[in-house]
Amino acid sequence: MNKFYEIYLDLEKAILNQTYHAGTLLPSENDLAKVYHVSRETIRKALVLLLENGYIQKKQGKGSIVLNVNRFDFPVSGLTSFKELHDSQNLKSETIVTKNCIEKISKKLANHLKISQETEIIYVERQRKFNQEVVILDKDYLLTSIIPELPAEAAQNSIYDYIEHTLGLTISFAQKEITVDPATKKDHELMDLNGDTHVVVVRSDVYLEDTTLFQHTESRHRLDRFRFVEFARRRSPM
Amino acid sequence: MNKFYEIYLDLEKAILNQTYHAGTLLPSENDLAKVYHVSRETIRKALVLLLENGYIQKKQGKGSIVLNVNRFDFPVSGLTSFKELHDSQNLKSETIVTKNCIEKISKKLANHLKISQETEIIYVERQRKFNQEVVILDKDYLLTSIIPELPAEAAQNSIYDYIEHTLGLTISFAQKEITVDPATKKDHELMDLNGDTHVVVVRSDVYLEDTTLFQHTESRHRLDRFRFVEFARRRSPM
DNA sequence: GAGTGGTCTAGACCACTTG
DNA sequence: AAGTGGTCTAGACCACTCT
Repeated sequence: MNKFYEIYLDLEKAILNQTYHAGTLLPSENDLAKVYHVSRETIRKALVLLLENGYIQKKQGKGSIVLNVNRFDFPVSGLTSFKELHDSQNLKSETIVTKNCIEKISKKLANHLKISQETEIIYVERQRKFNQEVVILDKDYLLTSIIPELPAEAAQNSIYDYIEHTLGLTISFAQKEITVDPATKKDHELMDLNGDTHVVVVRSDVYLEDTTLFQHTESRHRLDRFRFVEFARRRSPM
Repeated sequence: MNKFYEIYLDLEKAILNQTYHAGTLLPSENDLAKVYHVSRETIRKALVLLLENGYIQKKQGKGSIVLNVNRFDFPVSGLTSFKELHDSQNLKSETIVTKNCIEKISKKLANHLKISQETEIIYVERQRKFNQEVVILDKDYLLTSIIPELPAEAAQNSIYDYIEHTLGLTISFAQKEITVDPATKKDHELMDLNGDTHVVVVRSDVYLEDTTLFQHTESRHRLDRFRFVEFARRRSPM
């Protein structure tokens, strides 16, 4: 394991522990370098991680200020799937797979992804239930050239888990888009919309480590059950 | 100016230029170090920026692959304001300031921000028009302890510009939240909702460099005019 | 085996903050 | 003036990819 990542985890724990209180300063980079017996650049790499994750704020000439971290506000950002998200929240949920079949890609999607209309895909459709209500409808399109088949069990549990652990592929990055679209007939059939006329739609194009596209996802959320939280740093105009 | 940032801009330009084509490899870090007459670590800092901004994908033992950058998809992420966003898109827009006054903070907001109910704030309310229609309603709450007053001109143009350039303060980070809320009476009065029952609400708590909170923002968008795009990297579970 | 990126070091100089 | 973070260096060793 990396030194800088271990140091990051250690400092993160200390901040969550309140060993370092919000509003106070972390020990200086030189001090931390001595404590952990590493060079200052290694400490700095750990601090960059704390910075990016909203744990600290750095100020030249002063130090690293510990921020008030509100860990109830989990970021949906950064490519996390439904399953991982709600497992971490200990919410009671249920998944119903309504479709898991191989078919030819639709014209529209082929155009969007800029790939051949002859492309073969696995189409997976899943209802997500909370408190007996279907509040999310997930549609996944997987390229069979990369994922030849999807066992029922994988669809029921986590597709990402299957891809990463069973197939040994590395998911790397995604382009995401959030919009609010009019609810379709299918939305009304498969979701408990309570008369809502719209749904929040999160679309993602997901890529592997070698930059090949392997999945498109459409996650349709009932309005009152959608929430997106983000920690954002101002782009320094420089 | 930093060396690594200049190199980043140079490489960014070259990628947008298609001097480096999507799918091909950048020169190796050692080669780039020779070309720019800097150390390899400096090159690596520039490449981290390219990586974070979705321009390249790195692979150990192989190189840095240039990605297919879709620059039509501007990210709303990363703390950019209405004015900056739409100026960059060359959209015709109009801003109408409907309120700009000093008042005591509301109980609800004081609780949310965990500050005193006696806090004095500037409340600014603005309609944002596109094609003669009000599609966004912005509400800004500025702490008078940090921003004592807001000239009408600043409210009309950019509050951030006034804060950063006139007052010389440095905006640093924000906690953002996106939800879809039922439209209020005020929404119906001040926006052209065309019968919509809901609006997208983007709430932000904004902080200065020294970690003091100075602003809360509520930006209410008509459903069909809202779009959020993000380039997301998978958290390496490690 | 040669070349790539990933990590780490020990030291240097600078810009900024604070006493 | 002393201490802080910001940048940069030259070199080292490792893990990985490709041929």
